[in-house]
Amino acid sequence: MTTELTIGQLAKYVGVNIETIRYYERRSLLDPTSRLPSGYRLYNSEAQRRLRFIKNAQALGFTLHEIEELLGLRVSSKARCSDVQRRAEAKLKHVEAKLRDLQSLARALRSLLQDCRAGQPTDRCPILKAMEDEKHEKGRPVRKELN
Amino acid sequence: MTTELTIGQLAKYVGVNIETIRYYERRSLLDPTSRLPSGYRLYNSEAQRRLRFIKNAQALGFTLHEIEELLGLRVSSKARCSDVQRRAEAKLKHVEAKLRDLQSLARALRSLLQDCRAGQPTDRCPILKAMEDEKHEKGRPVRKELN
DNA sequence: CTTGACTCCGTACTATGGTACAGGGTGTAT
DNA sequence: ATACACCCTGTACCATAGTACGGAGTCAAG
Repeated sequence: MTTELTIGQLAKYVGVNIETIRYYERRSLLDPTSRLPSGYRLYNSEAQRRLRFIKNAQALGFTLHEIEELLGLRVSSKARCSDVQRRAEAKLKHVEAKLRDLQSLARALRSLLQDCRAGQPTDRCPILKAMEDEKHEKGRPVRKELN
Repeated sequence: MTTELTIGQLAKYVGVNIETIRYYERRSLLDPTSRLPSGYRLYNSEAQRRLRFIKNAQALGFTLHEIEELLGLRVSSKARCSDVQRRAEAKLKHVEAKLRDLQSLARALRSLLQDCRAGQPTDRCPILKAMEDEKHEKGRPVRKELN
């Protein structure tokens, strides 16, 4: 029983629209494992995991383009290993930055809940306080009276 | 020196397009602190932090609608506290789930780098392995021969 | 008192990530 | 052999999140 699913079964199983699967195929993100003589697409469990990965990664804020890159990361030959390594390191930095941000957001929510349970009114938005870093700064506040 | 920035200064400072700031205003996400008699928008540091928060949260996969909800969470009166609490708890669960996923993605990337540095070609994609959970499952693999 | 950079508002356009048909073929059960 | 649910390709449409643009007003400096 080598569970090969048709596109409709895969869609139902993973919880996405059939058209989305075809769309990912157009984007070269998810090819069917094989085709019946009729042209019907068939997907094995590897494809199922790949599709789930795509949906997970999306929920974490990765674009389909980035997901393509993530999925392309693998060590195929020693020759291009340094290249894979460089990209993996970049992705890891990216992911770690997201982790830090999510952690401070989680802290903010927990402290909000704390205040809430204590019946402690917090008037200025407590969520904002959590993420006061300047990481996205692109310049200095030049303040030269409009010009 | 109460650093009040014009829209262009704010845009440059935070690193977003001017039009994006006006768009957020249309979406009621970010109002100017005040206006000059001419109608020019002015933004204080609170607004700057709010804008940065929006960009951060977006990178974490929150939609503008969800960000609106996050920013709206605050304990204003004991009366509706249970409501705030409920929503904050839901958001926290959501954030914690994201954290778990990101952590397993980070683990996957680190193990990929490990293999890479060891010159160990890994043929099956280790990124995929990291996120094999069934969380997005919506049904059983019914497998009833096309019907 | 003009120039140049900035801003205003309104509307239109774009990119990404899907979704929805239309028109036709397939698979199997009855 | 006909029904019915499923699949095919192709193209059109949609929502979200911007981005660009036109025509006009504003500000400070020279």
